[in-house]
Amino acid sequence: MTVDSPNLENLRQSHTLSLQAVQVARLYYEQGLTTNDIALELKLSRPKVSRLLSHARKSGLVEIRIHDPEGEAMGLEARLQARYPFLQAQVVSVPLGSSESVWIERTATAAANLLTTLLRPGFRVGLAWGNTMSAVSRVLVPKAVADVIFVQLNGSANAADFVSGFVTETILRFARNFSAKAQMFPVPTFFDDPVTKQAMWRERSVRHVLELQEHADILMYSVGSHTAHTPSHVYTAGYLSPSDLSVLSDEGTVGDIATVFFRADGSHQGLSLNARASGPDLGLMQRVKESICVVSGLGKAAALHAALQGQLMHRLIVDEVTAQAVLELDLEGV
Amino acid sequence: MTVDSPNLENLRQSHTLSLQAVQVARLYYEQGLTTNDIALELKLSRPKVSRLLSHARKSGLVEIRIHDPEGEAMGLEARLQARYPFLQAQVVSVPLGSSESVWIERTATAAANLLTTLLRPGFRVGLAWGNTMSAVSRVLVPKAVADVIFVQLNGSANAADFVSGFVTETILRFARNFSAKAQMFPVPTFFDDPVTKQAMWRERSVRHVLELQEHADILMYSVGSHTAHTPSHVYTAGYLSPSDLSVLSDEGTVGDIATVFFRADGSHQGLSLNARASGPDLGLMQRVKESICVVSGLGKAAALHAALQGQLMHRLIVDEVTAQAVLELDLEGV
DNA sequence: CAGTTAAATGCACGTATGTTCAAGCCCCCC
DNA sequence: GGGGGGCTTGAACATACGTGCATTTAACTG
Repeated sequence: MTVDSPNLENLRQSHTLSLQAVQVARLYYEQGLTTNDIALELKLSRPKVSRLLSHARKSGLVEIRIHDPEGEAMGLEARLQARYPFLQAQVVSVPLGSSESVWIERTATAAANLLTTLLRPGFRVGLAWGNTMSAVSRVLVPKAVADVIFVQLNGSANAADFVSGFVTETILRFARNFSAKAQMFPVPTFFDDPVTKQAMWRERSVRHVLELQEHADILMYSVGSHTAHTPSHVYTAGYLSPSDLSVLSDEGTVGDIATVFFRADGSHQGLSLNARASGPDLGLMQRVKESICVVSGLGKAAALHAALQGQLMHRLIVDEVTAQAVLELDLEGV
Repeated sequence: MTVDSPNLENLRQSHTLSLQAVQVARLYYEQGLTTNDIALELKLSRPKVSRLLSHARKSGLVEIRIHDPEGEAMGLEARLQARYPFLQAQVVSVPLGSSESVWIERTATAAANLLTTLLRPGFRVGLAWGNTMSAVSRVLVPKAVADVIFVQLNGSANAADFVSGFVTETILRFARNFSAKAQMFPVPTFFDDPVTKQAMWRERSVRHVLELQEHADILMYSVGSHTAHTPSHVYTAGYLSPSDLSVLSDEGTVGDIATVFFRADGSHQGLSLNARASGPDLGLMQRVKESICVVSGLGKAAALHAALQGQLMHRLIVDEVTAQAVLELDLEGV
């Protein structure tokens, strides 16, 4: 690919665009001028100033972060944290009578924001994949952070991803957004034979990925559930045979994180399918410094409740309605 | 000091005020809703939402940062953290060609915001004193936090303070700002005789203060330097005799924290004056959970660089220009 | 060089936002 | 219990902001 002069020209222009945008943003946010004043000062039209401002916000030139006094929380947050003392919860409110797709959108936005806040140079971030993570990837606001690696937590090497690029695209969006590297995990989501998995796990290339996962600074994932309104990919994409699914029921699984299953009490040891799953041991979620669980949708309430019993996260981002449902499950259970 | 009911009431209200403000700010800045939508969703009047938003901005609950591709602030932050992995740095950008007093003002504002964010009910906060801390005290935004104690880190019982009230006033401003208590430290900044210090350190009243310092949840301080443009109080207020000052030079000290001196490599053991100083052992800065060092001004670069070698802080708030200077010192040193 | 397309510009409009002001409320003190 | 001061509240106003649209400008193509 050669760089011809028009492209160079575009590049220069996009630079001056950003420069102008920064200049305008400074005058607007730091000096507190109105768009009109700025237009006069820089001899631009007022609409142009307005457009530069939106550009600055959308492209991450201005970053707006909200410092939550993490001590006292309101309502649902407080109740969640009282019930699960290890947990740092953020409950996102949703409009009355809105659809679950709106909930996901809002929850994803909150999650994207939290990740941007927590991310520091040199961090390794483990990512699961699925509908929720995909939603998060689509609402990220660009910001360059040095030496970050995003590493895929569980395999996706199978037809479903290769046709749609669903998984690959999700993780690449994260990486691109932060000018970071992406480490894919090119193994099957589930192995047919646990022995093959063990063999693969001895391979250098795989061990490299596992190493990155083990030393991750942040993990981000959702919980999966077969009862979700929009069922998790893992249940719909044909990864599992009908007999697998019946085994899941028999063994009392209520959900999964990164395609590793757990029971209603949050335990995951001894579940037969996990020996064939490509996701990490769920103890990892406790070992790492930050593990962010993003959950939205009433159908996921039971799975989330189970994950909470198992302390499978440090932080939780959940929509109001689902949070309510989880707390009610708590009352029933006791 | 008794706590009467109106104070308690104010406390509760200021809490819910901030909590609501955060909630509103989230919906406004993260989710991009209009003030009207927010008013409907939270059942508030629209003007109230608007007021909550301004409150959130003024009180530093929302922080708006501008990532200037030209301006160094972001890059400097990354470089500082790469060079000093233990450090969490915040570099505040300053307008081109502005004076050092503007740098201090901005840096102090960032420090005040950080303190507000980190402060939780029940915390003990150790405070040094000096020009920088005074600047921070003047830009605090009021917020009531329950059961907080501010404790003075090093003595100030001498003529200079009693006339001007400089030190007392600084610490009282912190305390008043958060509806907290202030624990003064009524001993000389420097003892003439180390034996007197040791004797005083056995006194119950002094031990109480030392106890509070040792179990502080947060420390905040700057670094002092005799080369600073606005020299630190300790060097100008006549605390030290000319012979003391020459001893400082001979022993290779380059700066101080809370009137405890350290060398260019960050070490502080064995410096003769420290045996007479009222400030805490600098190991305390590492032992506590949070220690915030606030530095602004080119003259302090050398002292800050030394303090960084000794890992004498967990967090650093520094202006762009000084940060630049510190990193350059690094290059020279190698 | 003219034709076509795409992007950028500024006007004008409708909406969003901040602020003023009068009324209401609570607390305190007389 | 009856005012009075301080603070909070929401209606109404004035200003600021974002965006569709028609027009110009620029760029690429045949």
